Amino acid sequence: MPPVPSHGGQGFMTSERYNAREAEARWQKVWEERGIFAAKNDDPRPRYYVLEMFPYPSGRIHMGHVRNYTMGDVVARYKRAMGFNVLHPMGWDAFGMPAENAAMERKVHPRQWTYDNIATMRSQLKSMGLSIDWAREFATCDPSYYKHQQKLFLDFLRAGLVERKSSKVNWDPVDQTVLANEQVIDGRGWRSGALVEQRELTQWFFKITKYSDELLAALDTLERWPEKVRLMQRNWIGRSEGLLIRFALDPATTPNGETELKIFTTRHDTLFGAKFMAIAPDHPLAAAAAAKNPALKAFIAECKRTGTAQELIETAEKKGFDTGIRALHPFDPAWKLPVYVANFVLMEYGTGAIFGCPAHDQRDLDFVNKYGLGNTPVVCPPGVDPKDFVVTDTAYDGDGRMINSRFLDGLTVEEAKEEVARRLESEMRGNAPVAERQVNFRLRDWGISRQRYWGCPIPVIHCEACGIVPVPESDLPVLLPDDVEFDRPGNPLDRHPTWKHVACPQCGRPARRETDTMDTFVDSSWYFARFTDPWTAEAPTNRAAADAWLPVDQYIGGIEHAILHLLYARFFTRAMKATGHLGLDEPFAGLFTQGMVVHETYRRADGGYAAPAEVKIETVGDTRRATLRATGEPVEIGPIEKMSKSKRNTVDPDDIIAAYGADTARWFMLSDSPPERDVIWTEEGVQGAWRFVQRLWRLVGEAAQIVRAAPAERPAAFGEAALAVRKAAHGALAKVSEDIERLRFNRCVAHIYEFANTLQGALAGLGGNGEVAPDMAWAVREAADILVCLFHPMMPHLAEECWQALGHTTLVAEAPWPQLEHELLVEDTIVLPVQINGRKRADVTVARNAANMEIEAAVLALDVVQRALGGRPPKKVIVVPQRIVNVVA
RNA sequence: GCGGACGUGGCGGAACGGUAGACGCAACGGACUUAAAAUCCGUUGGGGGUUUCCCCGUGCGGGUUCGAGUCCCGCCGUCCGCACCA
Repeated sequence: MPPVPSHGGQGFMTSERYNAREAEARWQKVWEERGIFAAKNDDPRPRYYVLEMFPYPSGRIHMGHVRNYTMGDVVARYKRAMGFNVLHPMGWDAFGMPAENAAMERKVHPRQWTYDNIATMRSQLKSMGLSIDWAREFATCDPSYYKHQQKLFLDFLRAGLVERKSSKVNWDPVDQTVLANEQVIDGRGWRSGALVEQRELTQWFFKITKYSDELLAALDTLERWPEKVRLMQRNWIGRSEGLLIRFALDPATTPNGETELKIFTTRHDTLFGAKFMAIAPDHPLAAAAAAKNPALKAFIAECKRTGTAQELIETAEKKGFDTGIRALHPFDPAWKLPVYVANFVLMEYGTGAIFGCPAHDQRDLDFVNKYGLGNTPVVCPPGVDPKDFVVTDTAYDGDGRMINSRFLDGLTVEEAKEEVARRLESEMRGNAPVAERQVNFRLRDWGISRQRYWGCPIPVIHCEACGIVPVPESDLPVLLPDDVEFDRPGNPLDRHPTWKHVACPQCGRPARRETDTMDTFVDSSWYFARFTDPWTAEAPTNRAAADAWLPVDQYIGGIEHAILHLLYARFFTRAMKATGHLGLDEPFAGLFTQGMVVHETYRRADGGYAAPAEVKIETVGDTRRATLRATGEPVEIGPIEKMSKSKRNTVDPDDIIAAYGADTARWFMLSDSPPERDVIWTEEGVQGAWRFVQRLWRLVGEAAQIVRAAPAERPAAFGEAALAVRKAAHGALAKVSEDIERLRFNRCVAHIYEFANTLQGALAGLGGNGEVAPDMAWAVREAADILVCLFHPMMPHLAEECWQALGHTTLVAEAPWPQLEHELLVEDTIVLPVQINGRKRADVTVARNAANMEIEAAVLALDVVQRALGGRPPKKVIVVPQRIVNVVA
């Protein structure tokens, strides 16, 4: 390891400005040469794995990245100082559509475009001074990564975790591609603008629903996850307990003599309030009935049309069509219920069929009110006389006692559910019980097929004779071909002249490759595991390394990934455990979701947006005015919004780093706003941060003068002034440590400001000329060292520069976190606020361990208290030890 | 519609049920300077007394408590997530 270079012995220059540009590049080089951020898998110290969500290589980093990676870096540097062997890696989520769009628009190959972007963004990230182990870097589009993903796919396939099935997709007929829901805007493709069709396509699925219950239950164990994210996942999984009931159909009324209809319900208690049955427009029974009924056929077609447009779904009226089919009530065969096709019943949930109880379900009530089917209340709210209880336009979905329900009358909702379930599950029709208890989930299997080029090829071969044949592992990876054209819509893999034609690995006859590639969410579902040993060539993971590093101790990223990415990664971890690649269930022990970076918007008179760099802001009194720099034309200051190209309110990290340095950008990203909330980027704020950088540099320079006179040995005693400096230093140390642990970076920033202010005041008090007493010099050295250590995780380059100025020959990046001396935080006397009737009126200074009686006596002796009492004894005196005294007059 | 979070000075925000407004930004006054920038020292929730004093104040209305920004109930507003889930 090369020695730490000294900066030409110029450590004590206080008059010079800190040159961030020059110093940052210099220290980055030192860190890199000494390789101090490389995590060693065989390091015996306790481990800490901190990970920020890896970026998509879109071209350039943005302020959101700066915020995200700064937070992770603070944690990484702090944990390193605390003696942990820290893993802090970086990689690239490199497959995906934008690369293909670029190929279409700019005739550049997706691979070229992607790796060029990675090169740019890597150098941008490096200019931030992040303490990343770059030796572990990889991109998900590297064959050396996706090879293992294909292996995982094959192992999942063998383990029964992969399935091929038909499902409805959004199909763009112009681009000839499948669209995700969010790519369908107002029923049209986001790129082509063509009306999107619903198509049935055979696709590959990961069977995430196999783990529905487990993924839900384990949320309770994720104590270091935000409650909000756990709740979102809980709702997404959407578990509901209910009853599957087989309703008998009157065969005389069914199109092909069908005899039963299966429905799922969670309100079987309300069975005696049933007024109708409803099935989804794409239910098989609906299709059968429509075959003989043109009007019904037209109605179903209409339902499917309104299917995609978001606006219409939201406002859609409940509509139905009577099929003429009649179902028999399970408790009374003489009671016939009409079967409707209804637009609000979803084929994807439950069985695609329901029974309608209008009195206790709002949708059902809207429906019967439209078709005049009436309602019968069967649950009576507490405290209401059943005789008086009627339902008109508002369904009652609360608790109560059963009424109008024959043998259920008088039971509670819960008891009635139990009774209905008990009776129907013991009653046999044909060879099966009439009903069975069932748990249903909203969660659906994860469709991973994408008809695109720039993704991980799905390693299977379709053979006429053998069917689906996995690609033999010795043939992995299935590489993407390089010679592809993007001049036409559709999947380039599918129309490639040779790529898909292969011999069947089983029978040797001509067969064809699967041309679908995997959803890019697959790529990001296991990258954190690969980072633990990215060099292992023979398997996706090295179990020893993965077991040692995982779970990730602290994962940091945007809230936008609260559901899909995190749920998929949780599923993947379980699937990898089931196939022997990992040994745990939950990949992320701690999760933190940071807020966005937002900025004011500026609108020109012509309605267009102006960029912050083009705008000059002036403040006159309390009003701010904005004008265009170029023309002086006034611009309107608009709302503060997420930085986006369309609003032109972005600030380029490169510009900021060039003008102020990475430390200033990092510091500002952490100041002011709590990390989970949005942070407003302002020019004034950045300048404030920059001024503080300069102030710290001057302050440390001043301290360095005194440090030279400090004795090596710790003095036996400290005078009052020196002790005050020590107390301030250790007070700041305690607070900053605690706040970094809890990721409250904005408070760390405030504590560091406060401590710097105190130290600055103390140094000013020394006058600068004469001799500084040894005890003070020693205290100043200790305080300056602590100060530099405290801001090091946030402003690492400045910290190295200051560390050297203070005479150290080591790197602060390798220095241990300062040792806290608790006894300095304990005062001999404390100042207690004194309240009279709950209002603060005075202070009283007492010994730290004064008895409550002594404190009470001291308080009652105070003039203000005497005056307030007016000679009467106090009603009560409350003494809260160490906190406050309240006198009730 | 359902679920959740939030609401504190001119602004971003601090505040285990215990001194509301830490810290920063902006603004204002002063020092230094030929001048400006930078820096340094003050002031800065509102109102009144005008020194060491009082009143009001955390979206609104109630409540619990010796004491509420914090806990409870009801409104109002903002933001986010899900969306006909049977």
